[in-house]
Amino acid sequence: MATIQDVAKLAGLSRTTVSRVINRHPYVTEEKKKLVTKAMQELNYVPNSSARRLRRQQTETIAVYVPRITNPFFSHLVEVMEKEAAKKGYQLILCQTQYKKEQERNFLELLKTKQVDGLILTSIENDWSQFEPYLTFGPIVVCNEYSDEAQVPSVFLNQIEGSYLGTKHLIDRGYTKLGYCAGNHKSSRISKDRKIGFLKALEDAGIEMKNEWFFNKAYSVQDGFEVFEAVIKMDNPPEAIFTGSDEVAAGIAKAAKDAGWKVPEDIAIIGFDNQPLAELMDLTTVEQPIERIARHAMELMVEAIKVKKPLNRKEIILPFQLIKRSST
Amino acid sequence: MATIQDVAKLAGLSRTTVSRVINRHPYVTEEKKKLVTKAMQELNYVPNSSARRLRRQQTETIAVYVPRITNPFFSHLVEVMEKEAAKKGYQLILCQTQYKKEQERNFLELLKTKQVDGLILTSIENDWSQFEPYLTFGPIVVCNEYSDEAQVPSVFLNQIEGSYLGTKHLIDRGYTKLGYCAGNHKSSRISKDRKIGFLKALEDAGIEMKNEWFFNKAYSVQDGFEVFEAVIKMDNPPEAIFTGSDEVAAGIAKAAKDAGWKVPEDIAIIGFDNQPLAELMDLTTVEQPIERIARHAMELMVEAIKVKKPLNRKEIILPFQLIKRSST
DNA sequence: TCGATTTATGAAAACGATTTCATGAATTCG
DNA sequence: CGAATTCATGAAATCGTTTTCATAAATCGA
Repeated sequence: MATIQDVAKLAGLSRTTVSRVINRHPYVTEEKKKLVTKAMQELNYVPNSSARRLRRQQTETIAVYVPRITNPFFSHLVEVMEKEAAKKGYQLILCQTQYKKEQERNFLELLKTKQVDGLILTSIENDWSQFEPYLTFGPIVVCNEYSDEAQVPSVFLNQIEGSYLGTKHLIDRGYTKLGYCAGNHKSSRISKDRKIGFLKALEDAGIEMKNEWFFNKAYSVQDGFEVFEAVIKMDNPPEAIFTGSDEVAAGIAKAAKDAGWKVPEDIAIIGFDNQPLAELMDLTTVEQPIERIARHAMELMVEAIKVKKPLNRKEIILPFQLIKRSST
Repeated sequence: MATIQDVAKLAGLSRTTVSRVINRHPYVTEEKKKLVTKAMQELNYVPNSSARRLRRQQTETIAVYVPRITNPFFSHLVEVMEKEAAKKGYQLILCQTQYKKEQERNFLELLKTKQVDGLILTSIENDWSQFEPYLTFGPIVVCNEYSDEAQVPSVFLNQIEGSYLGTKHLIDRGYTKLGYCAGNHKSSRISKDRKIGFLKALEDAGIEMKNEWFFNKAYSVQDGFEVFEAVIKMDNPPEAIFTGSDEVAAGIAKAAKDAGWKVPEDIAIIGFDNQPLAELMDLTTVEQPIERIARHAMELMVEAIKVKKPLNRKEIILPFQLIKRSST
């Protein structure tokens, strides 16, 4: 491999001048610039990025945390982020936390060991106090998920509004017996807020909720099947179900249809996210503006890297949109 | 940030010894080892990875090329690869080629500039001759896609067999008027082979194919809708359709059902991949063993990096499996 | 017991760039 | 026209490790 030294020698100039040409610094005559360019081509030279990283103390790389990339919500988010990053000259390192605290903490070393310039979190497993100390090593931007303590920019949606919007829609359609599938695990703020919004919509309409209409830990299509299994056994089943994800909604819808139930006549279902699968299954759903979230988050990150210090807390709240289809 | 020098000073030892402790070299007394460990903790020291990369001439990072991460086939592949890579101490850089030759070529610089130790290609846009010269910079492993010229290890499936398997199944079910949706774009070997397998199955059964039953450029659910639009207008429509992806199959199935057709009575459909959506839509499909592909490819890559020279051409061919559901 | 290994440590070179500093030539300005 | 800028270039320091080489002490073997 040719080094900058080789180029300098061939061009009959110093490393400094070659470096100047590479980095488009001023104060290099056209003549020498040509000499350098020619030498670079001749030697098939490319700057070694490890050396450059070391000297510059930056990596042009950003780590993106997702629980699992196969979740279409997150893969869409990552798709857009990678595109934006590439445009701005950054690369993405993919970190799958697998919904595990320890995994998430392990990846934090990337920032500490200067392998990346910053971290974008799309989900949060640990308490914010775990992240806090790492802010001295580089910027962190949160998106989708949010945390009250996090002193960093966050791009997210008001999930209370989102679930309120969806629930209100069910109520407006005349349903009064409403089931609820809680999506997220444990203590996620998202799932808490969604529940708040759901209950608020009920309260505003003066509707009561039965405990047995409440389902926990429903993420997947499979979980949707199981929810329906439970529903079908009830003496007094809900007329409509609010779900935290299109997968669950799709699972319920499919199981219902397989059992000979009609959607929405026998049971109405509303999803969340507006994934491709929602269109396929004709699901009414609450859409999250994934592209905007991803773009905003990436812009904030690149800005933070440029100014070379962590950005302050800042909330960017984007709106939901209700997509009406035939499942409600 | 503390450096190795600081640790050395605090421990009253040389950088060398500290480095030895970090890298678990032999010939360090327990006593000094403790001193070093203590100093490292006290200073909250972590080795700077840029420096280490420069000196070691390796990055512990692998680039994975996919067309788009939102394609469930590829996101599944990447999910498994990331997990395997993390286990072995490697990180993944995600490269989305967007099905574009130029994008793909751009990412090649990662290898040349020593930003990654190797490349795993899951799809190939350019001719192999474009990749060939980069082999001097590091190993390349191909999976899913394949190329006859590529002098590198490849993990793939015999797509001729795959489509033969699916088509044969349709024939065995008694269908004789078979439509075909070509998935991949342009000159992909995969799509060529799939077609060969399809035609071979017809030939072996002595069945004729009509030109109008042949559909090009069908990748998405939307494309599936359009295929059905065309089918419904035909005087002599096919009885069954072979598709190159579950998305297309799902699109056709949905459009057919929406139009009041029965699946499989009015039209049978077979998908490809066995994505979650195939189960949801009850699609018979040809399953590709994604996890095995991903794991094999990653193992080959890590091995190639370890031995520090490109591996020879080598074909690892994995088997398909037919998943029977109610769409055929 | 004496030479040959093995063990333990540190000084300095190397990895390949960028950046600071110094210096001289060319240009501008009052 | 002389002083102050601006332009153009290179030598050397620097980024933070790992690795080579040298050296000395401890252990081994016959």
